[in-house]
Amino acid sequence: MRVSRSQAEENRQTVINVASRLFREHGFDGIGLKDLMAGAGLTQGAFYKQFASKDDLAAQAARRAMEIARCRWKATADVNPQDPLGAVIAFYLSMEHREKRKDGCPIAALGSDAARQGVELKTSFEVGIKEHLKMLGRWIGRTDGKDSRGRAMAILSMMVGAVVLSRAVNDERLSEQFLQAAAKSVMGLSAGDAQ
Amino acid sequence: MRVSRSQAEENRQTVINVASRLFREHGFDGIGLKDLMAGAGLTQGAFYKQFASKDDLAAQAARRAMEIARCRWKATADVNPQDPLGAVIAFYLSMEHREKRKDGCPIAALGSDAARQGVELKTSFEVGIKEHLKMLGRWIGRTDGKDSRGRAMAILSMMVGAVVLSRAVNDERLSEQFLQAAAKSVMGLSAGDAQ
DNA sequence: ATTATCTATAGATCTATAGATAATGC
DNA sequence: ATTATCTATAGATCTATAGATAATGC
Repeated sequence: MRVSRSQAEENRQTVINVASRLFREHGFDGIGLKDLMAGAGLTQGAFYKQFASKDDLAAQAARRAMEIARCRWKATADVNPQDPLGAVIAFYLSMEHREKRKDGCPIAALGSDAARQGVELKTSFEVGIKEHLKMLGRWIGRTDGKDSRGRAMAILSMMVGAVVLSRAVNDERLSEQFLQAAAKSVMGLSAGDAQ
Repeated sequence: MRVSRSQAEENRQTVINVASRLFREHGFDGIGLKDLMAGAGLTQGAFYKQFASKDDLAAQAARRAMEIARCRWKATADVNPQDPLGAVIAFYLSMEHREKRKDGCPIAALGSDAARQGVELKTSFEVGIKEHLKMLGRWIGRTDGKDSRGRAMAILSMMVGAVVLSRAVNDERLSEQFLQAAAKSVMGLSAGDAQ
């Protein structure tokens, strides 16, 4: 029954990866340890050798999700060096992203939930959010250095809010309008012609 | 044990009001029927004479929360007819609102959760969101009629996103910066000088 | 000898239902 | 007679722990 130390570590990583997706799909309170472990091909009994509590896993899963989101932003920007922000906006504010909650931005998928969680989980979010702001700041800094951090915050807020709103309604046309309106306004904001 | 028909209806309304606040505080999955009913001074047994299911109550509670939020926006705008949007922004993007999740905007408090719920609950959100957009459209329409609906969507997205982000982090200074950055950008957007 | 995982279980809680009770409504 | 609420409970699920097992690591 016992597995090698490296296999155990691999299992641990799998649990974190699986949890980062299942939490985004069902919320922190919407899925239990049994199903989270089953997603990694393990039973619930193995959980507490790897994690201190469900909250502990939630914090680590959130950190992982934020890190993967950061990588995706970076990769998208890197293949579009002439317009990194435009490229990120193109996938972030798309209907595809709206529909793929499980693989999408953790801030949009779990932002409201995070407010109700403990310090550790909020730290995971905070670190990831600050990294996202740094990236945005760099991209808009190219056109206008003045208060680029404030603009990055406004842009990130609009992006997250638009996806949250687009997912909170049934009407798909309305969903798409939210995404398009936000995309248009973000481009305006980043161009620097809005105070 | 039985109460009058009007008393029963009053109890029903109390349950909806209590639920609209407790759901915002704990999430739809974060509080049970026993505690929801206890908040209204009743026991769990009385629940199913009044509601078809927990989802049914959630949908009605969301509708109530959205309606109250709409009233608050309208009241705030009415006492500041010279700058209705500025007045709404002043309370919405405040640290006080960030901290009072239970009595604050249901979109910010439960937006991410709504994405995981059924059609009925999303309808409650959708109706409320459309009313919020109408109000915003009227306020910014005064200065610029061109695509006021699109701008209203961008503004609502930024407002919701900023509050969600401000609640997802521990660092209160960062929280405040999100709110202030969003407030500044919204005023710019509504003034019409951003494409 | 140690330990990663398993099965089993404790104890709490969840949604929903059943049947009793006591007051209303006719 | 009807019914709003109560107590009680069914049956499922939740987090966390206990003890068994079998493979690793020394």
